[in-house]
Amino acid sequence: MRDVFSAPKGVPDYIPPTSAAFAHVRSTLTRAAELAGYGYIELPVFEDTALFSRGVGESTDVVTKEMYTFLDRGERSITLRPEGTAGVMRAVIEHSLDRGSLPAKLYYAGQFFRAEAPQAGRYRQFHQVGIEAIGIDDPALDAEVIAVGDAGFRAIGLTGYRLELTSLGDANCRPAYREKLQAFLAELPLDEATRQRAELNPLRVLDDKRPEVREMVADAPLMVDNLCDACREHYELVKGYLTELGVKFVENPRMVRGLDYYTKTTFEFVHDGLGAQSGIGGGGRYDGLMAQLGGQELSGVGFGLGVDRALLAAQAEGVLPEFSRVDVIGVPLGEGARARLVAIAGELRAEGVRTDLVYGGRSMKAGFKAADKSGAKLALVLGERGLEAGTIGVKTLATGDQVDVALTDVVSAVRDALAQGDTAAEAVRETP
RNA sequence: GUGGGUGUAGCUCAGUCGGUAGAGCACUGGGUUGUGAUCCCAGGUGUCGCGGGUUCAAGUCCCGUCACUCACCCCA
Repeated sequence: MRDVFSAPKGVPDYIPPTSAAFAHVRSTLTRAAELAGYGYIELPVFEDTALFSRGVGESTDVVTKEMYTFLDRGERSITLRPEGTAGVMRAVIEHSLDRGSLPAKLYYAGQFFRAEAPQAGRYRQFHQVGIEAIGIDDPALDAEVIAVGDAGFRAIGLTGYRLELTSLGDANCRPAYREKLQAFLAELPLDEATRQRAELNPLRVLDDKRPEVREMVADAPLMVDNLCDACREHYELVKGYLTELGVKFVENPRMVRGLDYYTKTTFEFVHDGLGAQSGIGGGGRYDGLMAQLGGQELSGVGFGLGVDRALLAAQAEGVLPEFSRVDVIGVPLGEGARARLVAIAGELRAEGVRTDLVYGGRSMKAGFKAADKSGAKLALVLGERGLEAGTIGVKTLATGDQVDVALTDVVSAVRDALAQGDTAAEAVRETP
């Protein structure tokens, strides 16, 4: 094998036809956000390093060992964004969106970067669609955010996932619980690494996957049993609204998120068809984040959904439609016909019909083979005879049926033929 | 960072007891000059991941190394 370049470690390429499925998944998720009134925000993929270390949390794995950080030419420390919320908060504060009508509802889509060891469903560059609702502390908004994520996954066709829900408390009740949990963990014969984690973030020990650790913490105090009255009421209301919305959930009081800013409502969408990396999306409320980044004391709630993993889940469930890249392909038989078909292709494209041609001086057989493989629904067949008679063959490739129409009527004939039958063409047309 | 697995054609892989490589798919052309999917014929491609060792001889055995992959940790 020759010495060729390959993509950086852990970075996926999406090429046809998978790329069409990827784009479909992404646009389906953003569509769910738009349906709930979220406005698009386009943000840089790199930011001041301090934005993430302060926003995401110094104690998180993301900040301590997974960030792509470098000095730019002005010796400024820059980091490729490892998540989306901190950047949205920065933009909201910078552009004073928090001074406008609230809640500010925003969605984003794009790539994120974490320098982890790659494995199934875990990439160093991955894609998320996220939404944030900022400025109003209303449990109905928590429920809305969760419902938007759920609706997005449903719209893709996914059914094999579950929504896990819990509350992490807030500045009133979490510190006391944290001490209680730390006291409990201090009594256990934990290994050194786990002991350090208990110091830094004791909650994280609760969802350790190792059986011996699970057993040790089976009787550990849980946050949900130690919520203050306000948090408890908030949590109960969120659950009530979710039921109103018809969104099914299971409570998982041991769930922990990898980012430090979460408070109160916290949730995760978990899919079983993916291997070890089973989270296809997650989020929650983050009431202290804005102030921590220098803004007002405003609350927020949001999620990040994994586009790559949602795609894997959709493939695992077999719910993706077939994507074709063209509707019509011209098959020229001879040079004069080629010139005419080039012109017709231009007309069809101008009418919004996806059109390709068979290029190169290929044999007729090769031409039809290429037409077949293009995925087009119709082939336009033109040769010397047609040019003389003023007609062109419109062939339905799936059946082999072919009719001659006047060259002057070809555009409307193609439209009529495409309009007949399948709705799959509609789904295909929405992809970028 | 820590473990396991795998590296042979574009892809999926076979390759016995060491004797300088094969199949299927895919691709291209043809099967009487105007019709594709089946069928038939023909065609091309390999630093056998890389480096070293043993041997008359290494894809095959030994050592090292790199890459990919799965899992732990963590997370989308």
